Amino acid sequence: MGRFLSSATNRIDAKGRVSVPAAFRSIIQARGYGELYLLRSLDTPSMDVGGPDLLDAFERRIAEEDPFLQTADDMSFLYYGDGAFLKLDQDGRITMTDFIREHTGISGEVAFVGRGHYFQIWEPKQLADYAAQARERLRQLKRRHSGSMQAGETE
Amino acid sequence: MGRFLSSATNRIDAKGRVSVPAAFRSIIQARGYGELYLLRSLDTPSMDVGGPDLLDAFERRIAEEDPFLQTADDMSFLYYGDGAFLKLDQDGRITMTDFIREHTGISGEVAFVGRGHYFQIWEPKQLADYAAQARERLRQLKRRHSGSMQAGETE
DNA sequence: TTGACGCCCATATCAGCCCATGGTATCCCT
DNA sequence: AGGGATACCATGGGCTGATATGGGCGTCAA
Repeated sequence: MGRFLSSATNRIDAKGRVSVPAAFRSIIQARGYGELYLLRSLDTPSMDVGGPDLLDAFERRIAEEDPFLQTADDMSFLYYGDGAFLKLDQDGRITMTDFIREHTGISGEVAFVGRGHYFQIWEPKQLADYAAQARERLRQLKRRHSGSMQAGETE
Repeated sequence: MGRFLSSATNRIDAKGRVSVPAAFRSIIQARGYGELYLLRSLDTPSMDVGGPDLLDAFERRIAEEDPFLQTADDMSFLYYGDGAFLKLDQDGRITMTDFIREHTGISGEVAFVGRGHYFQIWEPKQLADYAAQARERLRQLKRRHSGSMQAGETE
């Protein structure tokens, strides 16, 4: 089954709309997602967007937490409280609400990033920064494993 | 099964296209790759290009990690977000997107380098520099091991 | 009334499809 | 072995449909 993969940044028009990349749209359709769920990412200034299975994933994650700790309650609160439905207009665009803008810092352009079974929405510069950090972390990790792992030698 | 071997440098045309070397194309076809998976290399200014099995390998690798830890998240972030699908046009060419150019510095010409079950894309000059460094590293290593290296292991 | 939103249409750019050309290596025939 | 024909390959360019983006207009609700 097709995965959300690759990234692209599109421009917001005067009415606050952005085109969802065509590649993503076709995956949305192929997976039969009638409507999309949009959530604040828990630890980055981005939004997670996906189908119903995105909810399942978050519930699994919450279940991992000890139900007697505050964390689980916080997660569930944020998750369900801040979630929203998202619908594409008939040209495949979505509207950037204030809710999205506040959490992400998005103003003029939107970066879409595939994450496999879901995708994310970022402010382009924040994305670049975060990507650089993530790359650095993996590079460190690789070095710690004595540099034996090359791209394509993953097994 | 055929391996990606040897290297070649081709020119980018006015529309941003480059021919994938015929030798590589025939391997792509022999392996039945409908589309290619392309990833920004972690520590060199190059792209890794392989078939869907390359992506499968990455997914297996991600699955080994604890899904709630940072490492797993970083991996999926880079393998999906820093990757893209690539398809050959029917003349066996690919388009050099900004996504590729930014990471590699490619502008006018592209160097293709076979790496066994995948191949790489480089800016020719960067490749030359990197190759020189790699040779130097091997030479050092050889000296340290006092001549235990056999002919043909250098390039 | 005013502003947000959905629906529709216009357009420029780009990616993909098809065909043409020139160069080079290979094969074949004499 | 010479020489020409042939096949393959990298490259260039025209054309067309898809995609991202911009804008008009009516509707509904505050």
